[in-house]
Amino acid sequence: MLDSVTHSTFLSNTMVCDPLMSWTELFGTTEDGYPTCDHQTARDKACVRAGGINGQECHSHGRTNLQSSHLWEFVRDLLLSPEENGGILEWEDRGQGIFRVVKSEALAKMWGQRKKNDRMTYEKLSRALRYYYKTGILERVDRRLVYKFGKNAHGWQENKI
DNA sequence: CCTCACTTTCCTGCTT
DNA sequence: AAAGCAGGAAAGTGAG
Repeated sequence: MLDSVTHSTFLSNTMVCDPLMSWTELFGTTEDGYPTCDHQTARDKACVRAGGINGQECHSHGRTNLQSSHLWEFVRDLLLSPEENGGILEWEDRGQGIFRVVKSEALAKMWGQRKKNDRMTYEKLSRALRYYYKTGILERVDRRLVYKFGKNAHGWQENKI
């Protein structure tokens, strides 16, 4: 199985400036029950208006906002903010836009959280990703949990923004 | 209210 | 055997 990967992917903390809720809040106690959705605290944080994140970006890219309405943008933004993705996603080949879903369940939970849908699963999320093959947002990669941005995807390259 | 694009849900079968 | 992958089909949603 050579997990390889994850040198220090133990979500140690990395939550230096969580844009959404904290990791513990997400996984610490919620296996699948999900009493999560508090009322306001967590919700408010998740509702920070896009671009309204008062320049609180951590170091690195000035893009710490996961408010994207579309799945592929959400994935892209997560990929672009390593501080927040806690090792969920990882670039396989940054130059070619190839990335791997390291923690499928976590990704599904995050997406579900974004859409306020606690029934989200990787099975379902991946179905949505598969539809992107038709529109050129993503390209198929013959490897488990590996995807590649297609010609119609934008904003994932370091230089081009 | 309707349409459209995107997403979710469910399913059957196949592959790793 | 469990987890992914493939897509078809159909229902749900939000924007316009």
